[in-house]
Amino acid sequence: MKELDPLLHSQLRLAVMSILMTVDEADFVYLKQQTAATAGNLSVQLDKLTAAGYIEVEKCFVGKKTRSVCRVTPEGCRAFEAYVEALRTYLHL
Amino acid sequence: MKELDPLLHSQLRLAVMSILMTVDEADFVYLKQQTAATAGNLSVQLDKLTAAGYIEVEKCFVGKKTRSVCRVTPEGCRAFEAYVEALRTYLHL
DNA sequence: AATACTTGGTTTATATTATAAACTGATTTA
DNA sequence: TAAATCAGTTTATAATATAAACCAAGTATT
Repeated sequence: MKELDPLLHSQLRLAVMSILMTVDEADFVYLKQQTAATAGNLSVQLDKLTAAGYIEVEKCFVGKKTRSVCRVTPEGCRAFEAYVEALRTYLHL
Repeated sequence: MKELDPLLHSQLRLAVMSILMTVDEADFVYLKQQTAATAGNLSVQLDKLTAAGYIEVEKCFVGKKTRSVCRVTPEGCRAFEAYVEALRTYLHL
């Protein structure tokens, strides 16, 4: 049976990717409130997605506050779509 | 965000449930070959699904060999459908 | 101006999970 | 009768997810 990409088969990472697929960019705070994740968990999962090359995170300042803006990379986009396809075969959808 | 039932959000358990949803009964050997899982892993995951009440396993003899036949329970069926629905909202399908 | 509190995170420790390896007990085959 | 094989189970380990604790900078409070 075809593997489900383990990087995406994780509740929080999937939620994040799914948001980023529809939105073209989103910051840490937004992702945190949308997913209701803790900051620590979100931070870790964003790191993993970044390490995999599925997203990129740009840290900038807005006024005097830091802001981490995330967007999905082309590779992440492909991976997401492949994951959804694989899931379909698992679920017979 | 709505939770993805962690009992189903597991590659192997999901594959098993998905097979059982379409087939009304399947034995250990069949599930093993369809999923390409190791026997140990399959055994553990069947236990968890059983403990959750999502499947039931009947052990019988066929000739002199043991046979474990699995089928999904009504509760398991409901859980599976709820999971699929939850996933749809994650993936915006 | 010192103190406490919030914001936007990161690090680290822990609990849970998945998985394979090792094992068991019965059966067939050489 | 010894060696494979079958149908699983148990157990040890590796990987994962998650929250708690922490940090640095800014903001409000007394």
